[in-house]
Amino acid sequence: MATIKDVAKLAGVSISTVSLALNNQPHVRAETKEKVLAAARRLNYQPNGIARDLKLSKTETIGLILPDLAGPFYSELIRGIQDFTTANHYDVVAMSAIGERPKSIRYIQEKRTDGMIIMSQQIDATLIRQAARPDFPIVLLNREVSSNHVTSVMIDNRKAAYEAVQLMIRQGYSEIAYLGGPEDASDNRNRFYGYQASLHEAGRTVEPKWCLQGDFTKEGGYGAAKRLLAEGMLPQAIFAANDEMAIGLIEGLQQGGIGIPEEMAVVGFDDIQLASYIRPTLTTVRQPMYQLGSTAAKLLFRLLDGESNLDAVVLDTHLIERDSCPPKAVTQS
Amino acid sequence: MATIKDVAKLAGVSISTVSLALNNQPHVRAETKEKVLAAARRLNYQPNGIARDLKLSKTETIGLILPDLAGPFYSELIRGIQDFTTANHYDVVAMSAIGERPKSIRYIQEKRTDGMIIMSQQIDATLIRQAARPDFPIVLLNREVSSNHVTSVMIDNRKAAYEAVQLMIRQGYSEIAYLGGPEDASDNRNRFYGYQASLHEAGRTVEPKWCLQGDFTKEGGYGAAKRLLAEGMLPQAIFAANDEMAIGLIEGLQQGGIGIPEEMAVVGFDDIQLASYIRPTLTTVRQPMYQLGSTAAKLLFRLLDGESNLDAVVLDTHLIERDSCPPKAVTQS
DNA sequence: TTGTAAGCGTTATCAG
DNA sequence: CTGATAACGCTTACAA
Repeated sequence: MATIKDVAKLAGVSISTVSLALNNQPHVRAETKEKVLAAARRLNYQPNGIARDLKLSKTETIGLILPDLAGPFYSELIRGIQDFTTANHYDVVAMSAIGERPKSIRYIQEKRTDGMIIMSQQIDATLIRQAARPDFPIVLLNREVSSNHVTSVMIDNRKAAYEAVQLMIRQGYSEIAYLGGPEDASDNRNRFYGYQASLHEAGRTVEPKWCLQGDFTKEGGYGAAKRLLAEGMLPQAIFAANDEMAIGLIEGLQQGGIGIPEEMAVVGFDDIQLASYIRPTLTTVRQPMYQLGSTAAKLLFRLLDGESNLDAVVLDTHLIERDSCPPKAVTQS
Repeated sequence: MATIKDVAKLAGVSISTVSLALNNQPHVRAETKEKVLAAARRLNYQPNGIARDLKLSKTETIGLILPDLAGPFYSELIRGIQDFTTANHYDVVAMSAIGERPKSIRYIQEKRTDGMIIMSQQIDATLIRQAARPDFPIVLLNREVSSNHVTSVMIDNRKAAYEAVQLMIRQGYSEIAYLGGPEDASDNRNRFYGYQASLHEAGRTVEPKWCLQGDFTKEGGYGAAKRLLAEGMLPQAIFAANDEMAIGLIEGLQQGGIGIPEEMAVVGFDDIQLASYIRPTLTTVRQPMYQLGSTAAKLLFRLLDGESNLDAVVLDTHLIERDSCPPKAVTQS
């Protein structure tokens, strides 16, 4: 591969002149510049970005770590980030945090980007705290880690869940179950607290038998449905901590001959694309994904500009009422 | 940020010793190593990946360029790539090729990764040819560019479309329309050729009025439906060049009061997740996404190992029959 | 076993 | 306006 040296040699000038010419610095004679450009073209010269990054100690790219790098769920998020970063002449590279010890942590440890936006509970908080510095700020999505150069943008999971369950109560359901994600996921925990608060406010209590365990996957929801069916005891409604589980749950229940929503209402969380396609269409909580992304990018640039100790930003969610949680029909049971 | 120099100073050794110790090279006295490790820990030292990459002229990461970085469509593809690269201790970073002059081209020009897998028609062929070198091979997905260090993995779009339309004919439909993507997309072109071949074989001809123009988006399909409705002339069946358009089309038609599939059959292409959720469920062509990814990764590593002039690999597709293209009911029109 | 020094490909400072 | 030269942070012969 041709380097700046080769170009200099071919053009018969020094490498510094080549650098000046190629970077459109003033003070280069037009004639010289032309000579350099010609040489570069002839050699198919491409500057080595890595060397450049090392010299300048900046990459003009920001990293994005997602749990999975797939799913329409992230589409808007990425767009929100990209719209903002592109305007600042920055690139975005995405990597996923799948696997036991995600390889993506290499990227957060070794400063291969100028900063990071992380949406993943997998990555260790200590690691994040260690990696974050003035010249390598980190913005967390739906998660908090205290450090000067880390900030977060979140949705109010508790409030969102509270409102969702409130709707279920208002529609006339009693026996409302909670289908949760992994115990240690903070999203899950906060959604559970919201569920709990809503029940308490209505003078009810959380019953262990109505606390179902899932794992944020469709399969998890499906499994929960099967267990419910096997036990033969059904609640009147279920609030699932995410749409994927809600969908698996609905499919499992329907296969078991349970009519949704007549025999059981379901509410989800996230408003993924499928939510409006599954039958019945899913009542769910919409996260402002685009805004989540753009806010994160905005905060990251402020951090990059030297600000620190930024407060976390909390975004509002929006309850989307569809067909899976209609007013409860009065039946003569 | 602490550098290797700082660690050396604190540990009271030379920087080369630090490097040796940190990289678990033999020939370092245990005691010295301990001293170095302690110093590194105290300084919260993180090696600078960029400097390392520059020195070693390799990054152990491969880049992936996708049209959009979103959509469940790519989920399996990415997994296919990742499973393979992870086994080789490589990382994957993804970037999207959206926008007029995608910023991601910077990554392909400046050798910031050891190679690239590109799924995008947006990126200029000349650029690809210029960038590809023995130490920066490129694998193209569903696209071909002739160069020693570029190869492709593709599906046989023509054959897949041919088979899909053959099914439609077999089910008894005559008047079969084609809803295409952008004219210049080679996928689209080849799918059209397959459509054409299938019709010809059945002794029919392609009629201009049944060649609908879309753009691979749901909105495009929706628009086509509206135009069809406005004209008042409907074909018996439509083969859409991708699922998104097919779905938009179905929604548009249904809104116009047309029963699918009774009044019009539809077949799509891709088998995205939604295809099995939309009503009616969509008959479509499944691309072997995982295999597409893993094959691409495999080829890339062979290229990286010094092989060249690799033949393109063509993968088989699979027709998924669902409800949107049943045998045509005999009606007394 | 450890240190010295060269070099990866740039950019930037400073003379000339 | 152009050319030496140092430096970015690291790895690795080679020397000690």
